[in-house]
Amino acid sequence: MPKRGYHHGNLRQALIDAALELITAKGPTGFTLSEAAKQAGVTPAAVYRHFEGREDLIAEAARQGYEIFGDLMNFAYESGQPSALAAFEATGRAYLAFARKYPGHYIAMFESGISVNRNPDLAAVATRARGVLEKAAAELSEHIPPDKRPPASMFSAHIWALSHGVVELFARNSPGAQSPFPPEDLLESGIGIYLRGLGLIAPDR
Amino acid sequence: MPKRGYHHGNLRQALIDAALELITAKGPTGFTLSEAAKQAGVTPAAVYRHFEGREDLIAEAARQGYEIFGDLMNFAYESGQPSALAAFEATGRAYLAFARKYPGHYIAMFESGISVNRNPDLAAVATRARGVLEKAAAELSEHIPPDKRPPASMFSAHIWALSHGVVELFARNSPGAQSPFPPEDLLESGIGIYLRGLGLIAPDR
DNA sequence: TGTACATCAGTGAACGCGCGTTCACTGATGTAC
DNA sequence: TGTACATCAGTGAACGCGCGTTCACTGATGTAC
Repeated sequence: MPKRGYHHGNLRQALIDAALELITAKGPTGFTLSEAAKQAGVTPAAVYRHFEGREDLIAEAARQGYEIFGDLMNFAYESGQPSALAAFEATGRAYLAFARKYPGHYIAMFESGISVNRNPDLAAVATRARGVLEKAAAELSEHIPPDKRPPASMFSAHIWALSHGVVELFARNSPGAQSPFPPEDLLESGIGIYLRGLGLIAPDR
Repeated sequence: MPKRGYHHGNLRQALIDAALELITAKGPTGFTLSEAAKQAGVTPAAVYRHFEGREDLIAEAARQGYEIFGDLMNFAYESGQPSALAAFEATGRAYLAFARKYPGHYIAMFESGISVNRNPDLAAVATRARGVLEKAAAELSEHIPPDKRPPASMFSAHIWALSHGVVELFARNSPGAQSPFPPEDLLESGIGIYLRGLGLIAPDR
């Protein structure tokens, strides 16, 4: 235990964990500072020793989310190397895996309405995460003849959008419509068709 | 004016319109029943003459959204006929156009957390909208040899997810990261590459 | 080791606020004769 | 056309609630000597 606090132990992180749990259970709307404090066994006022307020607490949860997300993407990327194709496909899978495994973080990052630019730390860690996918896209696009190569950032934006859409529409129970297919298969096949469209995998299998 | 009410004229619709404006301006979280009532020039209690409560008002806004959405998709579909390809591409564009033109409806439908199954009317109108895209996908997939044809519903799910992702990530100011490309171009090019991957448009232009 | 003092994490009470919802009411509109 | 009555959309006051935030405080922990 690195840094034992005075009374609680590590209230700061306990509050973040409580917030993540509540966000997961009730959505970004249902989360309240008071309830997070209560769950951490502490008075609401105590929160203000560690955070500026409600928004700041959510932002920190998102920041930690981007950090995990970036690590995961990076790990996936490296696991696919030296094949640019395998690396790229792995990052796509990592996106969905992250959304599934860390729903609280995911919601704090993408559905809570907090801006990635609200503080420099958050912006930096978000940029880093995005950078992994962009790097993977850039390397993969080297395999496309330059004259018919789309910008790598467009390429990665397509995959990001597809992944995000699959998560929002089919990997969460939100719209009540359950997925016609497992989200993992949906994303995998979608990326496959897309890459075939770019001429990066054989048109016929 | 079809159905003049007693005092207000048409309070029911005025409340929905106020709700849509507020949702557009402040997100689904920021919307309150009281404020919608105030904006319609009426006491909060008056809302209960027309709706069961806050959620019911949002659900009705979403229902009207699905209706407009379905009409728009259908119109786009028909404008592309008899070419299955043109019809399909037009529905993709219509998705984004709807999100842009009716942001309040879009948010009520996809970001407010209300379930599409909360009442049968809502479920019906949502199914109808989804059906248009699925029909367009099914017709288009007839042009793929049966042995390598993916299920049409998977096909339409891909496009739905891509469209939704583009809207959420790049067509709204939410994550603070503005789009590297116009969302319309992003979606258009993404769909183009995807269709090429299915062998539906020429691999070389 | 023991004592005096400084630090500061968490308390508990209080605040003002706006929320969604309820209720008995009132008064404008519509209808029957 | 005029009158008596029924309907019912909207009022206004009230409710209990939990929210985020503030403040002076207390008491456990850490530090100097």
